[in-house]
Amino acid sequence: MKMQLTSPAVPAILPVISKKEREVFHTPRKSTATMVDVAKEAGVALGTVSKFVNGQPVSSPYRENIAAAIEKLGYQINTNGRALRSNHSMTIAFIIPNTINPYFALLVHHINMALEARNYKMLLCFTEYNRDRESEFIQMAVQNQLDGIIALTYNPHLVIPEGIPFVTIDRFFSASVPCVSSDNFAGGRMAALKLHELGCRKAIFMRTGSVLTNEPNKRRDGFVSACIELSLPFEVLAYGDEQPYSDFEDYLHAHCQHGRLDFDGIFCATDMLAWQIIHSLRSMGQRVPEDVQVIGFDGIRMFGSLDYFVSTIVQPVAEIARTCVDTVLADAIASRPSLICLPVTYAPGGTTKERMHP
Amino acid sequence: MKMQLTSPAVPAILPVISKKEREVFHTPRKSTATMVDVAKEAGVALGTVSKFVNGQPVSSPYRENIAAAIEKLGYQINTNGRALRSNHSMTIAFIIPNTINPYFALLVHHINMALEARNYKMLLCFTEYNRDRESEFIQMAVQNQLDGIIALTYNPHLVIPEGIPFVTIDRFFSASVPCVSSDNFAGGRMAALKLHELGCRKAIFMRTGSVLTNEPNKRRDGFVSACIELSLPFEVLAYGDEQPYSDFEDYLHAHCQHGRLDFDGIFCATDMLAWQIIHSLRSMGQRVPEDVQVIGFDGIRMFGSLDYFVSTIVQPVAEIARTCVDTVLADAIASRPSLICLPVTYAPGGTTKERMHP
DNA sequence: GTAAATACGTGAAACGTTACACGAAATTTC
DNA sequence: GAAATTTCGTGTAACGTTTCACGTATTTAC
Repeated sequence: MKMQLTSPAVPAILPVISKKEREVFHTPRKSTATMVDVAKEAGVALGTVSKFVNGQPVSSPYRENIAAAIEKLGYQINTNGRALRSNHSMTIAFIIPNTINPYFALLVHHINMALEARNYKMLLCFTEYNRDRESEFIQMAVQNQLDGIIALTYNPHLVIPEGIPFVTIDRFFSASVPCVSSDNFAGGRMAALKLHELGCRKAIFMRTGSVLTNEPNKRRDGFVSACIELSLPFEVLAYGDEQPYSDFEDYLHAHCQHGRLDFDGIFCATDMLAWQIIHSLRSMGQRVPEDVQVIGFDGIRMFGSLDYFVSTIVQPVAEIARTCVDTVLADAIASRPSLICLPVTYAPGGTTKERMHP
Repeated sequence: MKMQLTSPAVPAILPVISKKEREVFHTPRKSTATMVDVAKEAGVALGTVSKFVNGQPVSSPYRENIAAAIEKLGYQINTNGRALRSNHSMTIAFIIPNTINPYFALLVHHINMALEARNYKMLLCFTEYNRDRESEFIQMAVQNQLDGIIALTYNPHLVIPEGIPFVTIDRFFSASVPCVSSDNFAGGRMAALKLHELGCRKAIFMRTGSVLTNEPNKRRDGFVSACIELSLPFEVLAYGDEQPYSDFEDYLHAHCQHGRLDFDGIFCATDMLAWQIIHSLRSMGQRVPEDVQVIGFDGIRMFGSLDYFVSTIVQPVAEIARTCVDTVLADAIASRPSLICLPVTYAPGGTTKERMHP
């Protein structure tokens, strides 16, 4: 049977738009009132209106007149004129691989919010993990007179530009380049401590992803150091980019005897991985958290709408974002610490039903 | 036992930055060459350099001189000057609730890429589903002379601004406001057809989310129409915002007799929901896809790194994005269709191992 | 009550670009 | 080959704002 698979409204593929057609779009916007108009209307000098608009003191007879004129004419400041004259665009470039990764998405969100609170705009630059694109964006930001750059880069040999405030997330280059990061080491320790508190007798650390990112390694180091301190037996599994997730599953099966695993706690370097592991465990007939405790890292509660919330070490993404913004907007202040490490917290897991009816 | 949970590098909370301190940041950038400098160096008039830079024809003796001067002085065009004079900022506002939802994240990504390809910049506006914020952003875009607005709005009574190109995604307002969307109805039909082809004897439709979004309803309608055509028994389950996911689980359990469900196919309105359902089914001891076929919608293969790939109806996100950009940049062209419906495709599921070693 | 200090409005000069009318040179037309 | 047409460089005038030296009016100091 051959069915019709197109809806009544026929899909229309747009033709290529010719340059001439495109020009229609560039019709000048209907003219709005300028500062000159406001000055005339209020009977004051242009400079006085500028002062008023920028919050500088203007004395009483004038102040009200200007306010009234602005109201009457519906004046709105022209960003382009301001940017040209004052030479700062109130825009920060945020360089990040993509927005598909939920942690990146969260970062974008909070960076944007922090910038918005300061009347700055964000120019998003997706590198797709491409080093050339990273460099191109940096060059663009410099030549477009942007007011700063916040970057989450995957190039350890990135050339940091001069003359523009530059802040990195999670990547430490040198003391002269501020780096904001959460306390991965402490997070690893926290995970071990929680597993211990929950009564675990043997714990496993797992990670995936590029070995270039060393945050997972810091998490591992913290985890290992705490396990030793706590006399908690542990094992470390680290798989790189090339190895498929199924290697973890093989490991799980290999360590399962008579339906029982020979460990009862797992610390995963990311929430995503934790969720996968939980899924695999349950498919094997293991109960989470009754048989095995699982703790993730990131605090990405996107999977919160699922039936089970992963226990997780929460990265303070909003604070990381705010700190990046504060730092990039205050770059020239020499006394600022160059490695800013923010504390993480623990959020316990549970079922959706527990959440709904606690 | 009380453990130390802070890493050696002590977290430093940044002090509030005073206005005076902040000013350090506003130090003017080191001056770069302008068009005037290039003109002098090349021995031509300013206007000629402008023409050269904008791709207008410049004849031979001059052309090379200008190019050489630009090279020598390292000239880069000043975006602010250009924006002020030409009155277009080469920037499009993209209004969207957030970037946490993977579908939104994907949209942001592709809209950005499509704009980048046309030398436009994207100003991201997060509404957080707040109608006031939607309106504020629209006002901001108009007064900042942005060159257009692309919006994914949740306000059915949104006031569409005049005088600025405006395109919506998935929300049809009127014939005068272009709307780009994928063919949800056809997608629903496709899902029913695939379930039928896979040998299903009874199929269920499930959806969650706000009833304000009627794309899921279109998917349902397509699904229902095709089920009827195919004589495939079906049932429709639609839960709104208030109802927890566990209602679906209750349904699954209620329809499970002696370990067997009384249906063998599920069409979920989103991939996220499909993934949840698969998880629940497996926890109940059902095999997917052997016992129950599950098809999602969106084509968000974020969960692609998990052990099982959900079968899905793929939305052409990249095409949607490109179409939005094309349309918003050609808004004034009256002949363009106002409801643009793009075709969806089917992507079968499978295990990670199948993917790795096909 | 006078001198010094402060406060604040004024007007012109940029900021770097594009737009446009003008005219000279090169090309086409018949 | 002269007239009509096209091509293209020139120079000036905006675009809307901020900045700054200046001068007047007001306040403070002793």
